[in-house]
Amino acid sequence: MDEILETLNSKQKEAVVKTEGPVLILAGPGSGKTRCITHRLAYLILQKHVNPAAILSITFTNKAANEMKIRTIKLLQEHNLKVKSLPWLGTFHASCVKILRREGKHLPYGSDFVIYDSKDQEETVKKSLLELHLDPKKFSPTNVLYTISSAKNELITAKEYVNHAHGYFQEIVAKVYPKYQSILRKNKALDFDDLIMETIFLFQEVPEVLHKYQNQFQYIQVDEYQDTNKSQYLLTKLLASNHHNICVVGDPGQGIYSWRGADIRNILEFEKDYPEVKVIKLEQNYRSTKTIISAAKQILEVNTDYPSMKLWTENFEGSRISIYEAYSEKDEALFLTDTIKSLLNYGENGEKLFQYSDFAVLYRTNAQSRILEEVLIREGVPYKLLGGVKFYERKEVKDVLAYLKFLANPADMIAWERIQKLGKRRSQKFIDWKEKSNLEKSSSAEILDSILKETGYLEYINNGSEEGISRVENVKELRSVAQSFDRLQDLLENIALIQDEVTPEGQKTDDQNNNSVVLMTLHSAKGLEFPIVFLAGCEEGLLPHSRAMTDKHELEEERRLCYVGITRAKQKLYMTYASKRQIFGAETFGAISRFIEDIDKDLLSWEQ
DNA sequence: GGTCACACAGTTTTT
DNA sequence: CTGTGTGACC
Repeated sequence: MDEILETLNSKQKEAVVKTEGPVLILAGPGSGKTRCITHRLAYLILQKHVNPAAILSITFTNKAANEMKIRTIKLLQEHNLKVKSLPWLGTFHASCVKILRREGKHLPYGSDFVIYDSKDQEETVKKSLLELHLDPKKFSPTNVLYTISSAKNELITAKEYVNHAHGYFQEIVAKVYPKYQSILRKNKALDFDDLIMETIFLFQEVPEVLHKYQNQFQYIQVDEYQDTNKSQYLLTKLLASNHHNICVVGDPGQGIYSWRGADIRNILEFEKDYPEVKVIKLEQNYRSTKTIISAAKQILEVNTDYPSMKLWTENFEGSRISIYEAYSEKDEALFLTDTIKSLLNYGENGEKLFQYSDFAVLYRTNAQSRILEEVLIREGVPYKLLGGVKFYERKEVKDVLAYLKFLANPADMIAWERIQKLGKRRSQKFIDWKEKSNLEKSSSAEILDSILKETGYLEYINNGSEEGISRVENVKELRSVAQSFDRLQDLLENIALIQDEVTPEGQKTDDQNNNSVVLMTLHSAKGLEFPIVFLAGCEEGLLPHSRAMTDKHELEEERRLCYVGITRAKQKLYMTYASKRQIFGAETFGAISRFIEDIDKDLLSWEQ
């Protein structure tokens, strides 16, 4: 039975078998964290005979949740256990929605609420401003929303906010927040922050509900704990307050989300909350070369906010980190394209060593991807762009979703207003159709088809231009998503919470999908690894970003971001910077990033 | 009701 | 530079 522990190192084993009481796993990059958590789940079920339904395992992204699900199932199967059920495995938001929907009878808005995404939220803020006769140009909805969201993350309600408001802007927000909240409720909508906040309030106001879930979840696991905000922290604390079987995993050195409310103190002070805590440090790295680990540590060790981990590895020394000073951003793109091509053809001994999918290009801002794409296309290098403008945020997708959302929830005035903006005649046709059709019997794809047909929406967006054609493509893509969800409600819930990666250009061939260079921001690279990594734009002003250079804590976060980027690389790391770069159309000159200068010179080799 | 031109903003991003 | 959104004008 102990064979489940066989493939683990001693620290990992310790973390797996310590199932009772609070555990804090500090896991450096590449230290086998996911492996550790999935084994722990399997160990609980196989060895401790814990009912899977009694385990709550929380991750930050759906991607992580999925991966964990797959790996856990595989592990259980390997040990010949047929699983009747799996642990609750999902994001904070998905878990809270599940609870709220179940407990609808305790909620004033019931179980059938809709979930507003950030665009919907912004619309709602704008509407609130207008109703209060405030000018959205003076008080940017983005900023107001950001302030409200921060308040919600701190569990400050609309009523209380006025007592926390400092300064003119926040006093304005103190007026908008209650309005915003009342519009949400009128529309039977919750925003993302509400999902967590409302669950906590439910727990606090209806103790028997809290007790129910405290009893159900005998074991709680939270991943990426350094990225939790106050409400998420409180939620787990409430659930674990009886049995204290809470295992949190994280790495303060990889905290890169403070700008959206993550509070690194949650992990740093975990020991204060649970004095009996067992702390386990996973510091052996299995991913990268000694050179890469040394460089990463040297960059991170400059930080003083809290102690860094003592990462080490038994891996090879590896080659030096290549630094390239480009003349311009175009030159930078050419350099890395050429490098990819040359490594593709000849390894060091002349044989073909790498394929496209072994390379990743990481950068600080999405805007940097444009020139990279341009050059990669021209040079015929297949690439996959992760992130960028989100599929579900595109105008045409939001439009079609507005029709669907309004059908599912006629109280949703934000959706209705969006529909009206698409033309009076079109909305009238839509309403007429809605009256006479039987929606109960139709699948979501059928409903979508009818709407497109009745309103002539496709003709409306397709003006024959390249733009128009790609918009039609996107709507078709949405239709193919709809096909996998028969019930309209299921489709909408999935879109609101999961927001799976959808490739707007439609189905790509397997070859393109699986064998391409990957382009993404440093933020979205967390958790991934690649044999060869290019860190582009290592310039003062970009990495660290100019907006973060004046504040010590923000600067430390930039450093962690750089650390995250470097530790994605398994074999070889390139760091490039451009002495001249176009930013917002203007030519700017940037100096080499201080992060490169923090690395020992004997770990670096300068290209050309 | 729809189109076109101008203004304007513009880290990071998950849910 | 470039995508988005608003408002004036047909």
